[in-house]
Amino acid sequence: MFTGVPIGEAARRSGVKAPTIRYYEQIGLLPAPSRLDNNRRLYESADLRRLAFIRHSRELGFDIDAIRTLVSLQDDPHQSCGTADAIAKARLSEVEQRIRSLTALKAELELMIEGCSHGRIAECRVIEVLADHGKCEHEHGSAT
Amino acid sequence: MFTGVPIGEAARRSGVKAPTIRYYEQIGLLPAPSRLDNNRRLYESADLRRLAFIRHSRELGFDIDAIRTLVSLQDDPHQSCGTADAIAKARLSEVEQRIRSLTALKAELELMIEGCSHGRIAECRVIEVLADHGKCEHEHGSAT
DNA sequence: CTACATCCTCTAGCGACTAGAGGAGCAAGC
DNA sequence: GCTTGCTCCTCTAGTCGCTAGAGGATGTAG
Repeated sequence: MFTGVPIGEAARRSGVKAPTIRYYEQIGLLPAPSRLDNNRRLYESADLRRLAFIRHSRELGFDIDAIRTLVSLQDDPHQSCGTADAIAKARLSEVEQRIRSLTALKAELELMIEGCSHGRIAECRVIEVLADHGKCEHEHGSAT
Repeated sequence: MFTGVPIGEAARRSGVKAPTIRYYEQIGLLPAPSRLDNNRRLYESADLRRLAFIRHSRELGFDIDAIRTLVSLQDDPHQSCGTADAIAKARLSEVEQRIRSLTALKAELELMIEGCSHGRIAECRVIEVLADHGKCEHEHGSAT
């Protein structure tokens, strides 16, 4: 029978670091697990499943608020799929938007770098383009 | 003759918000401009040019540290282009990496959403995939 | 008995801003 | 002169999702 694991082992199994697990507990994303007599946390398999769920959601870039909703949905299997679907779709369009803007960025950076004649700063295309937005083709949105 | 503009006008012209301009001054990215008798900042055209440079650099996703280096290069036109080139290339490969990982993410989100039969949570593909990483094809790196 | 690992709590820091409090100064209209 | 409304000033604290570190208790192996 499964009796639970301490936080370090939970971290190893889930791929979420121990301080992060405590942080999730603190913000109420992960329910507080039971404790041993010595005050140490003891994670049962349900906790580990939720942790895996959270981790995968974070990897897909859902923010904590979205994950809060998603886990609460998971806990209530009779509800309609609509909300989960909507959250996923919203995330997808964020990602698509990000890809579009990064692709434009990439093109611009490439132009900058190609144009660089590896001479002095005075005639450096990189610096020149940075100084004068007019010298690049596109508008750009938020970066990163 | 050009006598300078107050911060609000500088914000309008550069597209950088006034509090952000003050912030750049505070962290030493933008030199402190002269002040009027009433203690208000007065931006000359050189300040505005630097501000535009910073803004464009931020739009391209360079971090503050990189921009610090880039502006100092701009101030010294005899230096070699190498450093600027290297910074731009590093940024380019970051962007490329980001695009790759976001593209993988997009594929995974699409699979999730496609598979959703719009029924109950109990048989929702979205929730199911989140709960079990094994159900998706790829590894994923850092999200966002 | 002594290392050493693991755990605990608590606070502060990251990057790049953004928001808000609380107040001063100035122009225009009455 | 007085009020309204705009811009400006400084300062502090909050955002997000952690991460790092201090300082201490407990557990295990040799």
